[in-house]
Amino acid sequence: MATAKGQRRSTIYDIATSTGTSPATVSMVLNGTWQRYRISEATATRILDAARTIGYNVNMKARGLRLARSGLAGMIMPHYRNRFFAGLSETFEAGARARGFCPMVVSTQRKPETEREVVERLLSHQVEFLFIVGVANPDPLNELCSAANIPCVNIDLPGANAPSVVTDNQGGARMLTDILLDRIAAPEPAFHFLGGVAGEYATEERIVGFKQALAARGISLPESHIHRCGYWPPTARESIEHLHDKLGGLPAGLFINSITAFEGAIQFFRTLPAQAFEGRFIGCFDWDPFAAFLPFPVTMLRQNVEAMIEQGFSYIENYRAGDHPLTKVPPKLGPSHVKVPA
Amino acid sequence: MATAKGQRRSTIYDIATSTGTSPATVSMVLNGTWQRYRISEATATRILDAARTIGYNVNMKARGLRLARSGLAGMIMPHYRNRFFAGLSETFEAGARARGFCPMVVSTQRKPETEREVVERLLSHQVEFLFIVGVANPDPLNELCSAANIPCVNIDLPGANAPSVVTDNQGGARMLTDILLDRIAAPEPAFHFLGGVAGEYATEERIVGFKQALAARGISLPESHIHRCGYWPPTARESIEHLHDKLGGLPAGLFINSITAFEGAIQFFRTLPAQAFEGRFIGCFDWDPFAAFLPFPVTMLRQNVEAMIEQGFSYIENYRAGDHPLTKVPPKLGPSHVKVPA
DNA sequence: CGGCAACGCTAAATCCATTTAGCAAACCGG
DNA sequence: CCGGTTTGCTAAATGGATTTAGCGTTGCCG
Repeated sequence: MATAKGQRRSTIYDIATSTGTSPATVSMVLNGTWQRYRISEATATRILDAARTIGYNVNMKARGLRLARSGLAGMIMPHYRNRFFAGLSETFEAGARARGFCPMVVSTQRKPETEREVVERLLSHQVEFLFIVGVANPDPLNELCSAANIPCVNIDLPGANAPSVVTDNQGGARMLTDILLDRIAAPEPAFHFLGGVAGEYATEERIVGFKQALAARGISLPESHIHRCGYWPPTARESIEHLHDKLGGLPAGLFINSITAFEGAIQFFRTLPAQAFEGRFIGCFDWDPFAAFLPFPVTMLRQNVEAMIEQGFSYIENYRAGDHPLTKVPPKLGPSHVKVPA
Repeated sequence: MATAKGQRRSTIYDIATSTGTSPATVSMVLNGTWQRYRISEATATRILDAARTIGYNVNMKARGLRLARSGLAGMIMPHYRNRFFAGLSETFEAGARARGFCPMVVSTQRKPETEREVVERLLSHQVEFLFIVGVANPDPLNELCSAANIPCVNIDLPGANAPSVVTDNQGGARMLTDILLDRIAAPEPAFHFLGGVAGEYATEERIVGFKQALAARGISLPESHIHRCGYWPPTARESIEHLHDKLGGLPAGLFINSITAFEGAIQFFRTLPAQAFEGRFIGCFDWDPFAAFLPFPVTMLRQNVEAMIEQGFSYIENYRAGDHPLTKVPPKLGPSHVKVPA
């Protein structure tokens, strides 16, 4: 095993020389197309053996250059620190590998400059398509891709300039709110919404769904019950603490807009005694295995990561420039949700 | 903006033609080396302008082929589903970008075949170095790298054939056990260790540290108190449930070997009443923001991801074939740990 | 006004794999 | 034994960027 001498990587020329054949023959044999070119089986095995003992490995740079196919599948995403994003990357990677690509996932920490830089980098490495995940304004990135003639899809946050796949935020929010409503005894309970960013697509959609579910039961919601306190845990903590002080306790129903806001809320919740949660029901539009096991009832929604990625691939595979559909994938109840006894 | 016509990506030849110069000149100008080659400023700006309006982007495949430098930095890791791994990728990516590389992180789900395949793929894309994270047996992968003449480091689990960076498992386990011991009143409390795989480096090291801390206080530990039940949550759950039934309650001190085992344990814990945790102390050799806020005292260790990655880069930068040092990075207490009042 | 240097740029080789066109030898039928 | 086919392989062009060697001009000095 090991390398030849240790300096340069071996090439098809090395194999050609060592087997007394030509680079063309070697290429055909290694690509498995040799039968079509009438290379004798003897030569083929000789070359294959040589390649194996020398530890040959194609140079994708050279191949990609020749074929104008890099074999690279690109994705950018904010970070990996929750199950939703982690699941999206892992599912994307598996899908890319299954389709013969090498996945290239890069996190950009929600910084627009980094997003731009990374997309440019990925394009210069000739990724064959790009998944853009959780980007607030994907338009400039979509623009970059179409300038480079590379198909792309937006995941999680939609854009007008590329096909997009998002969770059915309205429907999901309605479902989650209904579950909370089913559990609550009070005739017209106090309901609050926590987290998210004003004007952001997912936040506003979920608020619409939340309001719809309440309205269907004749509950109208004052604007003051909606707390778009962002995604940063400390501000979410502050926001819920403030609300608690004002109400003199937790609201009967609390809709938390993301796992990150929930992380902040938890920091406050743990300072409360157990009875503070009596008759209170909390729902979260995201899922985490630990958050699901807290000492008070939490209903969590799990976004359907697998379906979202599959839909993304399908958009890429049937790509038509100028056509920018939007798919909404319904979320599911988190695995820890226990049905209310009828 | 947008692309020229839409079909092929533009090249330095296009720019050369459109500006009435040669590809050589264009290359020099775009690389910023034109002053050294006495290109006039007028020509330079002309080319730069053309490049900007056409939306030119280097083809890293071609450049990489010529320069034998791909600009790619590779990493493989099991998955992104916990803060340790997520932190390792994000820190690696930031480090790679800061050094002018494009990071390429791929998850392999702890499957040896996938690990091998992915490493081969990354090598064929000519990554300039490779971080190998959390691989039980990195030897064949290190072998692959050295055959390709690519420097690599092992992170989290060490190997004899490449430099390695791991957490100081023994020291960390000792520290964590000491903290538990400080809190427990009973003179000779029942201590148990849960999780991990028999024979695995990190598991065995942590068990050594755990025993050392107990021995230092005169507590000797029967082998039956060590439960190497793997990392899969369901088996961990089963294991702790079984233990609870046998003891008629939780042990006074419980050392949980990983966040994954903890995830399993939690599923059982939530079925217990609050008083089941009285006088019990739990430590976990890993950190998670939600796990840190459970309704019983948990002390969590946070592995020093930043220091580990930095050390990895330093090994790569001072790479000498045949030299395989091992660095042990001390872990820190998780941010939620509250010091015992003196 | 001849000769040399400085100036501004270009031709061409190179990196490695792929693929088309085609060459030389063996073989076949008549 | 000749023309034609089949067999088995190779030469050479290609893709895009980099870089060395060098070419034609102009400017300057003596």
